[in-house]
Amino acid sequence: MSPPRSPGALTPTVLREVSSDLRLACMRISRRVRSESSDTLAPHQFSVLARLEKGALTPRALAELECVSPPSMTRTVSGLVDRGLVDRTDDPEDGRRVILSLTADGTRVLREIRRARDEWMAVRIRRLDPEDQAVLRRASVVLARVAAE
Amino acid sequence: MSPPRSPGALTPTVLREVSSDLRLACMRISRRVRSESSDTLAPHQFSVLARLEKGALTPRALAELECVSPPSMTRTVSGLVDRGLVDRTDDPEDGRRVILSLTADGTRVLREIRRARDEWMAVRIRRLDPEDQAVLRRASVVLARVAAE
DNA sequence: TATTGTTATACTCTATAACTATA
DNA sequence: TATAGTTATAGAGTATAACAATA
Repeated sequence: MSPPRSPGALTPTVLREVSSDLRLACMRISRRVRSESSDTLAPHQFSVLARLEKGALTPRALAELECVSPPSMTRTVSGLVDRGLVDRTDDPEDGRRVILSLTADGTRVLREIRRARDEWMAVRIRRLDPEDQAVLRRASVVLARVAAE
Repeated sequence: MSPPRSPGALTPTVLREVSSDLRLACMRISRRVRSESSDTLAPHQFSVLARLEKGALTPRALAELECVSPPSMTRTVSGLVDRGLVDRTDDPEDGRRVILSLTADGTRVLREIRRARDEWMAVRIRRLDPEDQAVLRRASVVLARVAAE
């Protein structure tokens, strides 16, 4: 029995080919963006800052979100506090807890890294001819959906 | 003066939006492929195996290609040799040199990792409607070109 | 004397286990 | 007694400096 496939959908062979090409392209672009847009933060530091951007969190919550042990998070956060990118304050309602939040500098660093990364991509899309640009414009919507699932 | 832009090309505003969405989608997909396709190798190990797949290399050449110090490469290679994925033999023409190559097991591991990663992507593309699949089919060609530039 | 590869040593990020302070 | 966070310690990965063997 062959798998169900709506009329007009990719054949199994083409599906395999497209999946492989697309997967490889995403991973290569991702690697090049990271290595060529001169990030000032290590990946785990960037990731923590991005979490805090959506709202203040405790070290424990951050550790769970980032799939890392509490002691590792203590260390990562300490580095960010030392650099003035994260603020650490005691929870007034529970003396055991600590509340972590982004500083203005943290917000600025995050924005600058994103700007540089987006620029890397924009430079390359600007070089394409209008037809290819249109293809990527439509693909960006579909890929964003795939990435978010 | 505004930048040169061929007729039909994306406006600066749309270009920024598409670049940002596409860049983020690529990075998210890349991260999820790495974390959800249960790789049996660390990224630096996979990378070394993929280099050796194209042909045997010396430790020094590998270190340069991977932008890593020779002692680090010694360590990485030792781990792969211990796992039976890489073969280390003396160069018969130059007693100082060592020649590293993939074993049959190394080839098999590499192929299995790629298969699992491609499958992650294929599962998600299969779920899309035919129109979105067609968009990604065309985009895969353009993105592969961008990634390879 | 220059080059290849490895060993010695140190720094970072990760982890688990033990400890302190608070609920 | 349970929980939040940190400190103690150890295991990978990275690096630079020093060393052995060969050209």
